[in-house]
Amino acid sequence: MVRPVSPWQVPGNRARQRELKRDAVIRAAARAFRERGYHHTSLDDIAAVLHVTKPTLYYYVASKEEMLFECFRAGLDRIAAACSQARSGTSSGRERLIEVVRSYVEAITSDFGWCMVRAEDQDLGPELGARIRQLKSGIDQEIRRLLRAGIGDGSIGDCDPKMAAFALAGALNWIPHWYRDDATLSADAIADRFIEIFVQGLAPRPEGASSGNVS
Amino acid sequence: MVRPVSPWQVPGNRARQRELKRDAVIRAAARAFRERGYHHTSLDDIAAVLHVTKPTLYYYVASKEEMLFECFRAGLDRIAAACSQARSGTSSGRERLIEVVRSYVEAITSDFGWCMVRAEDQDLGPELGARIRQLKSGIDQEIRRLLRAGIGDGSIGDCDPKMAAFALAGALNWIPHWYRDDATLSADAIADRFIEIFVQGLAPRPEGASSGNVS
Amino acid sequence: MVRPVSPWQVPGNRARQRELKRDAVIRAAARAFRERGYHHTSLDDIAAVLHVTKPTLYYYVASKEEMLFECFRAGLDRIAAACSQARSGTSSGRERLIEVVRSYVEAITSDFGWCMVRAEDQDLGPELGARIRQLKSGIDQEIRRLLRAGIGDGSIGDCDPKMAAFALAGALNWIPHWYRDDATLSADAIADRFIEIFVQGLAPRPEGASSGNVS
Amino acid sequence: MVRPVSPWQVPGNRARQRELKRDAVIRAAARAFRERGYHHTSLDDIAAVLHVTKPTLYYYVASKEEMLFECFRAGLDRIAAACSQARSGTSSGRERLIEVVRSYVEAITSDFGWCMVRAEDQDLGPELGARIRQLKSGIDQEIRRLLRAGIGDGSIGDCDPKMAAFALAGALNWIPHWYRDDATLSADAIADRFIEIFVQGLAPRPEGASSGNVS
DNA sequence: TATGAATGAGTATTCATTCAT
DNA sequence: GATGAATGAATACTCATTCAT
Repeated sequence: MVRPVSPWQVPGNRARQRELKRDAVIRAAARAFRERGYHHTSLDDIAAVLHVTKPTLYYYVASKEEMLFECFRAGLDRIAAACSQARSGTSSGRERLIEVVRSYVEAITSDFGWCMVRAEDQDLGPELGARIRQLKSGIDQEIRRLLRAGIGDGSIGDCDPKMAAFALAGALNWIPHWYRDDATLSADAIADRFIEIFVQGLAPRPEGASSGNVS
Repeated sequence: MVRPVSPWQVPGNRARQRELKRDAVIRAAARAFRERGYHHTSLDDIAAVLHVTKPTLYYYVASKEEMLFECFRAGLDRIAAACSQARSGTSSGRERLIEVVRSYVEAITSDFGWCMVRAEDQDLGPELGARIRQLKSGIDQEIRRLLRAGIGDGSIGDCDPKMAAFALAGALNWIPHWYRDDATLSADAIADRFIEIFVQGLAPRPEGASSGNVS
Repeated sequence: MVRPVSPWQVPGNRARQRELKRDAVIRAAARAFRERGYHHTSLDDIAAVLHVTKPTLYYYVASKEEMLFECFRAGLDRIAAACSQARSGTSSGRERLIEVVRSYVEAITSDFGWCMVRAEDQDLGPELGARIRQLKSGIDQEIRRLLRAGIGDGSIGDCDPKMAAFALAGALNWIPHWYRDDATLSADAIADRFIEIFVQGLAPRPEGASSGNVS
Repeated sequence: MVRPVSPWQVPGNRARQRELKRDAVIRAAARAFRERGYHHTSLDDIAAVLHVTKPTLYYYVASKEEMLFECFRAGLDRIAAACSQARSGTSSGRERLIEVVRSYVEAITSDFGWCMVRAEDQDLGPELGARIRQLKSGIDQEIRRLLRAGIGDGSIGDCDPKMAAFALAGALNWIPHWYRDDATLSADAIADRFIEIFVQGLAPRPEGASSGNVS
């Protein structure tokens, strides 16, 4: 599947073009940041990819900082959405947690995954930095909540929810580090493996134990 | 315990001073990088902490890049050492893996932890970058090897060693992200919790199952 | 009295609208220049005041430079008119000079006053810059001429006309610097005080002297 | 008399060189600002005059804004000094005022004269802008004070001190506008003429009146 | 050893201006 | 008449690095 890189080449419905173009700018930024890193990416780089000149970018985005922020958000929003959906779910804590993990992997393997985890929120000013930290914290809290719910309803064994959340989020957040160069698995496949590992643990299962049934 | 920040203030044995000072430079760099990020740290910042002028740093270090490299290495070497020790160990795969995890957590909560995981190897030139990637890869391979050993000797349940290694390393590597602001646990305590989570998994243990015994 | 800021809001006689709008553009520019300075005023600022977009301005004006030029001229023309009227006058040199001063103060306290004196003619290209310098020089020459006429007809004491013209013009041109923040006096009141000071001088008048009669 | 433009060419006493160089930077800035205007002067321009590269300027000065501020101050300080000296004087108000005028003209015909009056304090941030406005206001107040003193001791005729101060300062501040292209008179000569004009006024002196004696 | 001084290379940002619609 | 979109040119500022002393 070839995704057209630049909507500047394919004109069309004028009214919506603007929105599309802005998205293209953000996406191009996300890719460039992932490939070269935020600080090693100049606006000229991004503009070049889009076959546009640098000031044009400013027509769609206020600053480089805003680009980074939007990349952050594009990814985090998806996960946050999954979290809030999980909240209103009725199934067991474990099952709902597993759903969140699936969405998490989906989001983090996207173009924006890198930004979500590798970009320093130090690169954002206090304003935007705070908003990102808030989003991240919200996700963390929701994961802990699901863990506690699972412990409560018996679908998850006794554990320290805070540490478990850190371990789980860490494993997930680390995906962009190796996924870029080793994208042999689909997001879903990765999710399956991770769920298995985290649910069953590494210890050998006693014969006939069935609680490790994945979902 | 007050650690002297700068050896320039306490003269002594001339011969070894140099080595000490170089260490101080690296360590000061590590702290600054952790606090402000690599790109937001100027050599002036580091020099100021050491009560030294910028060109003096070059007497001990060839470049900013080298500082970063040394920070990387300071942390990775410790883990690599633990890995090679594990290799020559005789106990079960699981037990040896657990030992590696302990050393890992120890190393990653040090001043150099941040650099090991947050610094982009993109900030290193091809030369040094390659060496870092090699070190990291070696550690990854060793973890997979231990997992396979554990599966082989029955101390670890059936799992995908590659994904399990990714999950484990991810959880560990993520520690610096939250540890800085939430250093309420000792490295050993963190290691214990993580080991428990990864060994037993999150699924509720059937009554009387004992295989989750941590070490 | 509320002056409508933008004629774009009140349509009407098509033919003359254009002229009105052009004037509105110039006037809005003059105000913005006075408030923020020429270089700190962007065309967007001016457009925003008029509730119009930037390119629209170009429909009425060729360039930012032309705006400045027109502001210059709007003020200078008024003074030049007063000068040429003075030339054809028949009263004494002093009386005619005083009339010029009145018109001068009137003009310089207008919206365009700032531009007349604070705007750098360096901001105009050689073409327009030369025209402005010519206008200014003409005014200067006329003032000197009136001074010489006054000396000739005995209504003005012996003095260096060039320096006197510089002193007088300087005092007048400086008005915008303090008038903006201290507009407690009317233009006429300011003119009266200035005339008094320049005619009588600061030295104490001998008793009974009457030559200081202001107009 | 040729003033060496750049101390970079003539090394010497190391300790004081720095101070000299900083002064040279400020002075070069002042000249460039006078010739091309603040906004039309790039740091490259200034650096080129000094046969130095742009970053070198930053070794001596924090920003372009600071350059402007120092130019402002270099001139204003001289006048302020004359003012404070006048304050402690014992001669008549008129005589002390005349001394201030002499210093004023001296200062305003210097390289820094242009900055004192043509530079917009809008080009300075709120911090430095406020300090400049304060300096200017102090000078204005002192002139008014001298006028009132003169009126009190009978050396100056009855007049509105505020307006008289504005007129006098305006005439003086305007000097840079014409002095650059018409430097045929020395500062002292200009001062003499201005004093004569302001003291005696333009009205014809009655025969035998002697109060116009200049100092 | 250590430093004061200088620099080259790089980059985000602004803005007047143009043009197709 | 008016505008959305795009651009070229210009510029202040930062910083790792070097070198004479």
